[in-house]
Amino acid sequence: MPELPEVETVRTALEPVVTGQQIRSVRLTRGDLRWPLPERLDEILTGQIFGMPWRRGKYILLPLSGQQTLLIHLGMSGAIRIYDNCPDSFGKHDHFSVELANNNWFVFSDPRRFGHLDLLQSGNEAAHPLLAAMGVEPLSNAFSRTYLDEVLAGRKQPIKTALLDQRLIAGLGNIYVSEALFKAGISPRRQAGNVVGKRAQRLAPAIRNVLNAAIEQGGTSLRDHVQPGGEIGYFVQSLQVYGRGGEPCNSCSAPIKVIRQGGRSGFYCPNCQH
DNA sequence: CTCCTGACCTGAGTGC
DNA sequence: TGCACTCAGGTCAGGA
Repeated sequence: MPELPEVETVRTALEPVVTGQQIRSVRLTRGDLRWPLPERLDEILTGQIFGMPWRRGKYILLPLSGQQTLLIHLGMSGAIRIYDNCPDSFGKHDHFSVELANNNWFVFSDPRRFGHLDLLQSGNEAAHPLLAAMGVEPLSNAFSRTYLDEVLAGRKQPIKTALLDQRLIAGLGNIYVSEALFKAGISPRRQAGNVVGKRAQRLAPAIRNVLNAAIEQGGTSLRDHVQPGGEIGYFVQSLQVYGRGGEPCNSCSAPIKVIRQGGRSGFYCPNCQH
């Protein structure tokens, strides 16, 4: 489910709820999600106080008073919901729930269990195996035409596949890659190393604009994504190509094409994107 | 290194 | 209704 804008939406919603709050109790229903969870995670967390949540790529990081940081990845189907009181009941896939001293709860549910929870030493985030190789944040100043030129040079894979590689750019997923390539007028099938000149010039701003617009709208709700308060994300109304196979391009009316790359569906306008 | 495939899971939708 | 099959917002491990 969640790409950078959805994760950022979750982080933003968590911030005022958890920051400075002590953990009163933790409800953990299983010892593993994608991987085994830290031993005694519930006991370790109980009593600690949350700092301000931040984000790296598609990961949410929640600093704790005890010098550790809780790392959360939502996988494909993960969602976090915030409640102002103890939920009446817990769903089958509500694997991890936290009760705060202000009586609020947040509940992490993840039907497919591709998500993950881990603990790391605060300050050593960059050394964590899941974060160590991660590329630049596309909304940071380090992300530029120059950076893209550097990491794309010589790559033979399709540009779409390269943009999905978290080691190059952190946080892009299937929706926003398709949307950004449409905005930049670049075919997803073009070799990454052949994205040069005007195309290269358009790509970084296109990525940035698409992400910022999606964050503003609370992300894209297709199936699973809801904001922690229960609101859906409205960027779904702004999608130009993703999920619109066969429908007319909003710009030229040609039918949107569906392709398969790296085992994943992609969408593009064969007339507007080259 | 780079690139590609399969694997991990559940649930929703489709077609017979 | 039921069953078989496909697909889904991610990404890691393993092999060529």
